[in-house]
Amino acid sequence: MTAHALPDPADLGWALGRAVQRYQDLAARKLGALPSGIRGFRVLSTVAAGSGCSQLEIATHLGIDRTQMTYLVDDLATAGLLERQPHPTDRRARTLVLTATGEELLGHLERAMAEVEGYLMAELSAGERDTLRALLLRVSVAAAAEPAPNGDALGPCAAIEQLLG
Amino acid sequence: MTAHALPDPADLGWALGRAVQRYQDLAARKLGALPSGIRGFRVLSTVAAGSGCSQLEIATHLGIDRTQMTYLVDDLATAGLLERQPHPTDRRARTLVLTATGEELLGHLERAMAEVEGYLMAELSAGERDTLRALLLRVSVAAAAEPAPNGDALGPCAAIEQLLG
DNA sequence: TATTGTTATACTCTATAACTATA
DNA sequence: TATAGTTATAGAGTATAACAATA
Repeated sequence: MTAHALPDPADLGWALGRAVQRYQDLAARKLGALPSGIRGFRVLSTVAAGSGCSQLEIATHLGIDRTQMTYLVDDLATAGLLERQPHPTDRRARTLVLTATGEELLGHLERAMAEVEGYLMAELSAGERDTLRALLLRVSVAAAAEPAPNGDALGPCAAIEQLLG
Repeated sequence: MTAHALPDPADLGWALGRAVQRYQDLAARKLGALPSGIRGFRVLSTVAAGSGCSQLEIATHLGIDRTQMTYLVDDLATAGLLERQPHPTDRRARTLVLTATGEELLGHLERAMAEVEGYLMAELSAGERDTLRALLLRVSVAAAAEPAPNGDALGPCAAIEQLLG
C-alpha cells in the first residue's frame, strides 16, 4: 500500500457500480437461503403488488428475460412461496400468486430489505434519502419505459474503432 | 399484454438495478470494441487519475478482484492502451501508465461516457443531475470505505431460514 | 403469423485456490 | 510469514435458438 493519491471520481458510473455492489453484498447476506436472492425477492414483491400478472409482465417490469423467469419461478414455487395458476383469459399464459407462506415471508423480507437500504444510505439524512430515492426512481422509470429495442439511442463512439482498428 | 396494473415500486433496489441496466446497455453500445467495455474504461480512467498506482490499488478502488485485474490489464495492454512498468520501490508490484494512444483514446471515451450519463439522466434538470451525482457519490464513497470484510454489518434475516427450513 | 412459456446449448463472468517472486 | 501478481479450474449467471401450445 504505497501512499499514492487515489482518484476522487466524479464518475457516475463508478458511483452506480459501487452502490450496487454494496447493495447486493448486504442483501445477499440478509436474504440467506432465499432462492435466487435479490431477484427472488423482487419477483415475490412484484407478484404481490401486481397480483394476477402473467410471468412475462413480471419479467418485463423487472428487466429479466422470459427464459430466466422460468427458472426463477420454478425455484420459488419449489420453495412453496408462490404458485402458477391458469390465466383467466389467455390459456398460453400463467398467472402468479403468492402462497400463504410466501405472503408471510414477504413481510419479513420487506423489513429486512428496508434495513439494507437504510444501512446503504447511512451517510444521508432522512430528507436526502428521500431525494435520492425520488431522483433515482425518475431515472429508472424512464429507463424502463424504453428498454433494449431503442437501438440507436446513442451511436457508437467512432474514435474507438479508429484508434483500435 | 393484459391491462393489469403493474406495481409502482418505491423500491430502491429496483431503481438501482434498472438504472445500472440502462447505463450498461448504453455504455456497451458506445464503447464498441474497447476491451472489457465499461470495466476497461474505468481502469483507464483510474490509471490516468492516479498515475503511478499499482494494479492492486487500482483494483481495490474499483472493487475488482486482483485475479480479474490481471486479465483486464492484459487486454488493455494488448490493445496498446497502457503498459506495465516496474514499481520504483516494490519489485513485486507493477505500475500502470497509459500509452500515448491510451491517453488520446481516453479523451474520446470521457466525452462518450458523459453523453451516456446525460442520456441516462435526461429526465432530470441540470441541478437535479448534480444532486443525484453528489448523493450517490457520498453513498458510494462510504460503501467503498468498508468493503467486504465487515461481515456482520447486518445479520441474516432469521425468518427466512425458519419459513424455508 | 405472432406470442407465452419451456427447454437445451453454449458462452461469459466470477469466485476460489494454488503457484512465483518478492517483502 | 505476508503480499503483488499470475494462472488454472470450476461454478454461477446469461444469452441464444428452438420447440409446444395457444392467440
